[in-house]
Amino acid sequence: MARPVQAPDRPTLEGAGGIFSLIATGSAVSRAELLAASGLSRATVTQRLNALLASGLVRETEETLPSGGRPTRVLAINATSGFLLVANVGETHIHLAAMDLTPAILSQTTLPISVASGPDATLKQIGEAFAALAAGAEKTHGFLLGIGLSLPTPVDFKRGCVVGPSVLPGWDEFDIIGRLNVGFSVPVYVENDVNLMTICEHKRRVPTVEDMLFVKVGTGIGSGMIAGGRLFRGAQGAAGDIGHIQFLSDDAPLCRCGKFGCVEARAAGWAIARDLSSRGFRAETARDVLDLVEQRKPEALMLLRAAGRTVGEVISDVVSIINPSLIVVGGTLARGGDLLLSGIRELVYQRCLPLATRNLSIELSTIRDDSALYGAAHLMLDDIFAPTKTGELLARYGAAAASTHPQAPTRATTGT
Amino acid sequence: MARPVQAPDRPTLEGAGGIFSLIATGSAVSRAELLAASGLSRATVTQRLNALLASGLVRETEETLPSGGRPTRVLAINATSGFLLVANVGETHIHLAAMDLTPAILSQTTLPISVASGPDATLKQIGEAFAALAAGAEKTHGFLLGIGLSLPTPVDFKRGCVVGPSVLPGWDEFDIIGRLNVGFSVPVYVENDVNLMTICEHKRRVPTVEDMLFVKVGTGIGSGMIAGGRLFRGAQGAAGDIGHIQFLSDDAPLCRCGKFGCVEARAAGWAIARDLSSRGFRAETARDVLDLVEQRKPEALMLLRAAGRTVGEVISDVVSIINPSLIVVGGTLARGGDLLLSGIRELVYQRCLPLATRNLSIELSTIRDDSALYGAAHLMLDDIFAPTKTGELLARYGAAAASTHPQAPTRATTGT
DNA sequence: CATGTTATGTCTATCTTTATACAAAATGAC
DNA sequence: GTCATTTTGTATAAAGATAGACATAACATG
Repeated sequence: MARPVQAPDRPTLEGAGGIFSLIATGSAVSRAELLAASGLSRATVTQRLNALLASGLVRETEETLPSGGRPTRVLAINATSGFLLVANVGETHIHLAAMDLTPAILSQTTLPISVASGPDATLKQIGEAFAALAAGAEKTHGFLLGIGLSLPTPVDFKRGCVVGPSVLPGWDEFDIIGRLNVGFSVPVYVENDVNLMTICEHKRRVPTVEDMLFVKVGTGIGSGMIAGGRLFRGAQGAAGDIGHIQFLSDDAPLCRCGKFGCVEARAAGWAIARDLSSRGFRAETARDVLDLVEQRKPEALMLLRAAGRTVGEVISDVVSIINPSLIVVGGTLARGGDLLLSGIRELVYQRCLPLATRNLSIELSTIRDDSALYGAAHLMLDDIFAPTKTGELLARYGAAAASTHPQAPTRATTGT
Repeated sequence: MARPVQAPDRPTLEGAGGIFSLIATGSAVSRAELLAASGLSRATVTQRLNALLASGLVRETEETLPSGGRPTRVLAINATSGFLLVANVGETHIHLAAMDLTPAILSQTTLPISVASGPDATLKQIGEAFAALAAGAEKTHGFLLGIGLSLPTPVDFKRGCVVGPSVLPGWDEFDIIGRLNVGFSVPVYVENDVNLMTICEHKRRVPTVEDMLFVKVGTGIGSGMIAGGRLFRGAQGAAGDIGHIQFLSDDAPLCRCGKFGCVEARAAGWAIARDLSSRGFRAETARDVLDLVEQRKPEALMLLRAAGRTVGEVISDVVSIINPSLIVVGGTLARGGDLLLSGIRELVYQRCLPLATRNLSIELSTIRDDSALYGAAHLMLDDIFAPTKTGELLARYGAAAASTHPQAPTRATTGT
């Protein structure tokens, strides 16, 4: 009955997933908290934590929290024990980065994109840039743990593909995961950019808020929702698509979607640029509009404020429907200061029932160009470090740790 | 070190919560499925299941599922091992029932309600009626497990109280749970009636649908949402409040909320009744409108169809925002056949992007007057039988079972 | 009625986890 | 410096859970 006993003295990583997940998600920062949060016994927690510390995945920070007695030693995921590759595909450029587990950007590149070149060529470009970034990151940050792709279109997150026609011709239903897995054998996550900005906003600024709405007002208009603390995607991943809600009127302008009176056609960057152009200004994108606003041109200020009221009209509908406790307004036009915001506030407080606005705050985003990248990283880390999934992850690290010993070669345990 | 060993031969219910929950929620119907779903070993499952069977909480049905070999014995919660008390407070009547764990109605009563009498008097009435129902149910159905209250107003489910002014004067912030706990020491659940109808519709008809919308078109208009398989309540429990979304126009009618142009003021039962009255018909409630529709009065038919288009306008907004895969239309006016539905469909398919309507179906509710009661029962059972909560429940049953033996008295292990 | 097939109960040695107690460590308050 | 206080590690016996083999049960099929 001699079974091949494997390294009986080395503590095993098996079963440490729960502990690891608690640390990774920030649910527990100290051993004492781990005890309480995991429900396991002191001895078990100590044993598993030691395995994690030995593997290098978790480290003890220098930071301590005063507690009246012996201070708490703060535990944290070792940010250098792995890295992620993320890419944000925009309409003109692709922003790529390698990120550690903080998450923070380790290195980044920008590629020009020819929208017309289609998914296959574009993903090839991305794959090559990823390979270069990975080569640098691997030297100091161990394994590649996942790949994230941010796209400016509706995405079916579960299947990992674009759904419906969009600004990216040829991407509809294209097998992105399959294409990227050719070069990398790690999980690939694909998500809509506004959803990722929503996650970034939520995770980094107001992680305790349960129900919030993020509205992006840029060249186009879109939104993302956190419902019950989690991103809400809807049946096809099209939830939050508020840009093409219609308000009919006699002068309803034609939208780029082919309908009349959409919110976008009234208040998006391209619509304001259109109106400014007809008044003799030179404007095409949201950026141009913002420039004119910053020059304090009265027409631009007026149109931005009016756009705020239009967006406020839709947002008031959204507030009635999902009853958030926080609305964050971001995107290029949100940098125009409080003009957009005041228009939004005006309509929301006018239209919604007091119950819904009683505890509602409406704020400007702390804008960052790379919020989609951070959002993607958070999304990935949450999934990679989910309690049910840490098993295979730790198996990989365990295998790697073993291979540093003069032992059997390792093999990835993940399927497909 | 002699510790008081308690009945070493009798299997313990401790730890059986997970098993019980799997059976109660229908996640596993046989021993084989329990094995797979729980991840526990065969011996452990057998032991715990035996404890549950011995306690009478779970029973083996006569039903078997063919499997090619020895057929699967189907397990089920013993519907007679406990009961619930539920009450649906309407604007004119209160419908009360004792329900078993199927859930099915065991016995029921109806009380008239004087809206003006306030929460204290009304809850006293309800408490007395509950006591009578409980007396009957206790003879055959063991313990009372929980109390559910359905109210026609926005409710903060977590705190268990009405929020905001409503058709029930004096109920705002009233401590309902505290009041009902005077007579009964079981968990009390308070929820909005439309949310409960949504749960009923979801659980009984389409339990696998992840994202759906239920719209009630009766004397008023409201909606409930299932997002990611769970009821979505929003920050204050006011999610789904679509009745007072405004559509401005020159002839915007005055709403009972004080604003102009609300959906309710255009399409609710009371609004149609108002329009019919001005055309010489005698109508006041949704019921009256339905009568005229069933008499095929052209004016009533026309107005109902127009109402459908108005409701369709809001619903199209909701579809853009939350992207459900199913919309169920219920309420009194939904009994008017396809008239309302066709108006809704017309607008939704006209207004929404193809992506959102591609897999969307819009159906009539299988109407039942008591769907709020059933919804309340499902809501309660899901919570009472949640894996984390079955521990104390089983402790109670264990105590009851022990006290029937001539043994040492048992003591509840739960705190407070 | 024999056979194949799947479901279910039970046994045993082995491994995990727990409870509990005790000891050591690291700080602030005095 | 001493003391109270809280965090953290470890040792021990007892309880709990597992794997995996085996036996039995209950049906469909031919």
